[in-house]
Amino acid sequence: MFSDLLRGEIDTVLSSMGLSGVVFAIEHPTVITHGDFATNAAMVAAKAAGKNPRALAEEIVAALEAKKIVGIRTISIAGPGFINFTLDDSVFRDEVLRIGEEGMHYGEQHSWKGKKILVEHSSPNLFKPFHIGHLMNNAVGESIKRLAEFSGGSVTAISFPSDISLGIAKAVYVVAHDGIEKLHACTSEKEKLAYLGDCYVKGTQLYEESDTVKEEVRTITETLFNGTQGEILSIFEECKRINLDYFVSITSRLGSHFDAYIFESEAGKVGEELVHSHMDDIFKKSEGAIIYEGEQDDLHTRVFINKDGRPTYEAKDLGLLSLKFSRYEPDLSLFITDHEQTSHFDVVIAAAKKIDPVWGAHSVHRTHGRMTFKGQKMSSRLGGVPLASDIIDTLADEVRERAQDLPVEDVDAVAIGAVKFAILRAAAGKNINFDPETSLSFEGDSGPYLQYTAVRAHSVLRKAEAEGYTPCVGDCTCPEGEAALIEKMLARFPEVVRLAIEEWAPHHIATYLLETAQAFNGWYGNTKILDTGNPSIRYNLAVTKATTDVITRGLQLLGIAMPSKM
RNA sequence: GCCCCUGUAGUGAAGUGGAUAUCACAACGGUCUUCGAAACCGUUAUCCCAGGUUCGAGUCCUGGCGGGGGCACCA
Repeated sequence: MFSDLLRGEIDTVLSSMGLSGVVFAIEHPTVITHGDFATNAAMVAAKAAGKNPRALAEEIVAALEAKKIVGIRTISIAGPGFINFTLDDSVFRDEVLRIGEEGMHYGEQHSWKGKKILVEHSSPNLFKPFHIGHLMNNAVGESIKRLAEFSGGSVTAISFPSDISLGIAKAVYVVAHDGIEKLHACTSEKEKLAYLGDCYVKGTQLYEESDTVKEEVRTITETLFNGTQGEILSIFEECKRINLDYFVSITSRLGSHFDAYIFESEAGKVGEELVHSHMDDIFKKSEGAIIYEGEQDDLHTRVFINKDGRPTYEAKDLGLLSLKFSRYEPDLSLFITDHEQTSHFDVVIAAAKKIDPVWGAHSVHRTHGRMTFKGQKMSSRLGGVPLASDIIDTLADEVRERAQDLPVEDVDAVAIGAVKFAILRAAAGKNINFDPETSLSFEGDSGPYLQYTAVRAHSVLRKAEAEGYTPCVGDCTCPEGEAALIEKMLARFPEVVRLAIEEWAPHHIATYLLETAQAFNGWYGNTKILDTGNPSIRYNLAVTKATTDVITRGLQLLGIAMPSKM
């Protein structure tokens, strides 16, 4: 990356002036006429040097100019002491050609090369419908997983399905009470899922209303936790199977694949044992329960084993952590949940560190916000929460209206691209106000906008090829004038990817892709690419090709597929 | 009450301590007999308040005010 080269050169110059260890920035000026790169090095170092920033800047510039760095056209000083660099157009043009050569590999990083990365995301409650909240987790999680792969790491994706809880026992109670025949009478998978969803809601209601139900649910909970063979367990297993199959099908429709599952039931057992084996040093009894006193870490107390002797979510997550590290020995363990669980995990990690410091040191928690609906927080227990499949289907209908006769996979690519992009374009961790009218747009800052840009560019390339013109490789006749914004934007892809990986923040990619698509569309608007009289026609095709490559790769990193047409 | 997150055009969002704060939607006005108008070009409008640190603050610190979340046996 040119910015790294520049950083190295500036560093050397500063050191030679006796100013080593200066932390300076290299950035793209907001106004492109200022140059391609700018540094604040002179301003930052001014104090230590005992000089005024502009005077120091002049010395630095003189030293840099003496080096005659290849690729730099002009160096200038501006404002309070910025040093601006304008690059030779050839730098950008070489980069465009490099993209042509590297294609989907362009921008690949090596920061985690040779390291094992474990990513856990999209963990469902197997007895609750897969709703819009899961969609958010999946969008963020899948993108982080792909960023991890692009960082050079060897990645394992897992999910942590919840298959044991009081809520599940309530649902099983209703299924058993209705009779398993009712489930079997459902003719389609969809019907079965809807029925099981209803059971979950109904179970919660009945449990609140009646003491006898409470008693029966209690027995069922016992059975499930102990794994006692019998009718209840087989009903449970069947329901779990149906829900898990659905989870696999919906997440694969969304573009996710999981290498393995760790179920809450197994994590619960492991966690329970861990807590019991660290009773005196880490955990303690209190009011019949077993707790971890988070106050010692400036956190708060959490219950790990409840007074019935069963592991709570805390112990389950502790067990999960233990299983993750014993099975996969990751150098980095990323997990994604919604942000309401932040303080829960702070406590779990604090306790886990005392068992094994590596568990804490190698774990990174990334969060996403909640979907709010007209300002109201959505809860699946209250019903009325949009299901993931409903949202996708509604959008798919709209896609079909805009473009008839699209293959199913293209319809899905656009519909799912719209939802995922709406989620990923904002920094994760903040709530997203979901307004069906505007949130899932096909225009403006949207997934389909990016897809459209690439598809249209691709269509130009096809037409050019039919007329015997292909993007040039290596030996090119480049245009006379200055490099266009699009050419400059393309070259930024690697640094954006690096930032996204450093922060595990997909939205940097999203923002960049929008800017790049805008730059391309602006260029497209006033450039006749297929101008056979233009000597640089094949270079212009290379720019077009590089744009489709970068957008396609960027969308892939966001977990969004590219339709063949739209 | 304590702790964490958060406050940027009418709306939804970007913005590694830097120069003239960016993008979209909405509104208004243009551009398809021409490589795909899900596009392009143009106009209007913004950093919650008060202190502080700094050569420089939307960004860091302190204190308010508003929003969200967490705080003992749900996940």
